[in-house]
Amino acid sequence: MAAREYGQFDGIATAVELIGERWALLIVRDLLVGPRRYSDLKLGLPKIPTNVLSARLKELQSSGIIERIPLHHGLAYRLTSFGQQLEDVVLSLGRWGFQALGEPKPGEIITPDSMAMTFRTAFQPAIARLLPATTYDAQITDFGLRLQVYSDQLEVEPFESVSKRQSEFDSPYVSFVTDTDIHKLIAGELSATNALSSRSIKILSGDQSLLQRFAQTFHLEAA
Amino acid sequence: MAAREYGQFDGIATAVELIGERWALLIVRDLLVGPRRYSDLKLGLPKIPTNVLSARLKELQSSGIIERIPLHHGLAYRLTSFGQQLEDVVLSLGRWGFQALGEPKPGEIITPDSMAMTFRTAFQPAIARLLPATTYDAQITDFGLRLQVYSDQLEVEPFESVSKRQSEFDSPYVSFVTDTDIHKLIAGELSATNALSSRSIKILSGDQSLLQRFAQTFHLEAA
DNA sequence: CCGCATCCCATGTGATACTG
DNA sequence: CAGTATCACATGGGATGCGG
Repeated sequence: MAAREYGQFDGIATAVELIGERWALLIVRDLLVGPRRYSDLKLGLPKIPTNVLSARLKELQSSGIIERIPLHHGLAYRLTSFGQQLEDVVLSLGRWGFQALGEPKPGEIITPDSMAMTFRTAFQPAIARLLPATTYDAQITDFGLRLQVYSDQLEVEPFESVSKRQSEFDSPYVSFVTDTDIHKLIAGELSATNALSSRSIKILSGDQSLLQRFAQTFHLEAA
Repeated sequence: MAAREYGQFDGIATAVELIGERWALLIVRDLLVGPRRYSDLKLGLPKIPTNVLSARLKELQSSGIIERIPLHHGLAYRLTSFGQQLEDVVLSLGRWGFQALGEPKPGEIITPDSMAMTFRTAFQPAIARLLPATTYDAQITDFGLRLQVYSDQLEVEPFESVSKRQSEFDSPYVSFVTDTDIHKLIAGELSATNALSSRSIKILSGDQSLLQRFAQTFHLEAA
């Protein structure tokens, strides 16, 4: 396998040797959201062959990028601190790739972890810190993510059902349902008002005017 | 080849589909320094098979990342504006991979383009803007790079021989010879004074005290 | 069920040779 | 100079099996 090295004494070449294999960065992407078990990763990457997932997990371990940890009854994979530092790389890649997203091809999916990272990619801390702390519950096709923004900080966590949470928060709150069209709002191709009138986004509860704030807080340039 | 897609509607997955193939990001790395001809790229990536180089150049063209341009008498490849935006990705990767560089393995090379990008990766604009404009001529094994720093800007260009240039510049100037040990200076593993006394770096002309400034201006954390 | 290991085949990659 | 052609081999993809 010496033939698979690039033969260059260089940071970029070294990085690509470590995380350039197919699927490796997508595994890292999902682990950036939090520790995951083998079966979680498999769920988040339905098209990865199990042997490849196994192989990547081993390679990433021996490179010191991830480590196995015990998790209640079973085990999980977690990024080491070295692996955590790939966050910049993954966010840069996401920012660049977002421009080439285009329309979803048939069969393409959005997973909770990939969407969580998309929100982190699109998050604009400099703008957020000028706005009041706000909680957004986004129901995207078949899963929900709660986005808590306070000052220039963002926290993303999954939630089960929207339910009657509105009054649970002191801070401004809105919950909405959407699908891949959320990307158009983030790209600015669709304004908050147009997203509502075209039913791309439907308010479930809370203050619908907060959708404007959402679009300011989460923004990426498209093509 | 549909089987080689990740099946995810996501910026990171899209990015990895576009520039995740072997060698692709190293080609981009070299093109970030400037337009290059086929033979330039081959020289900068001695271990790439010619058919793979051909294939990548075609793929990168049809992805809109690079384009062919006429160059004096012949042709060259150049990043499109979409491709240029990979700079963040490549710099992040370089910053991360630098930590894992370790010692050069036998046969590993440093090319002018890879080193130019390493300098751009290590460049600290916030620190540089507090220091006087300075020109550094670095002779690294078999090639030379001139680094011109003014305010928070960096320009890297190749040069042929150090010669009697010292008085050519009004601004502070130093020229030196080094090898892979330059990375230890950048990593802070070796101080400017120790680099000189251990002969890791030899001053050719100019003000040797500027090596301190160099180490401040170009810095990356190591392991 | 979770966490893989095995098998087989398609495709990508690498080395070398060769051509417009 | 700027690639193509060919062939051997390594890796990836998909299905299936299997122990704890």
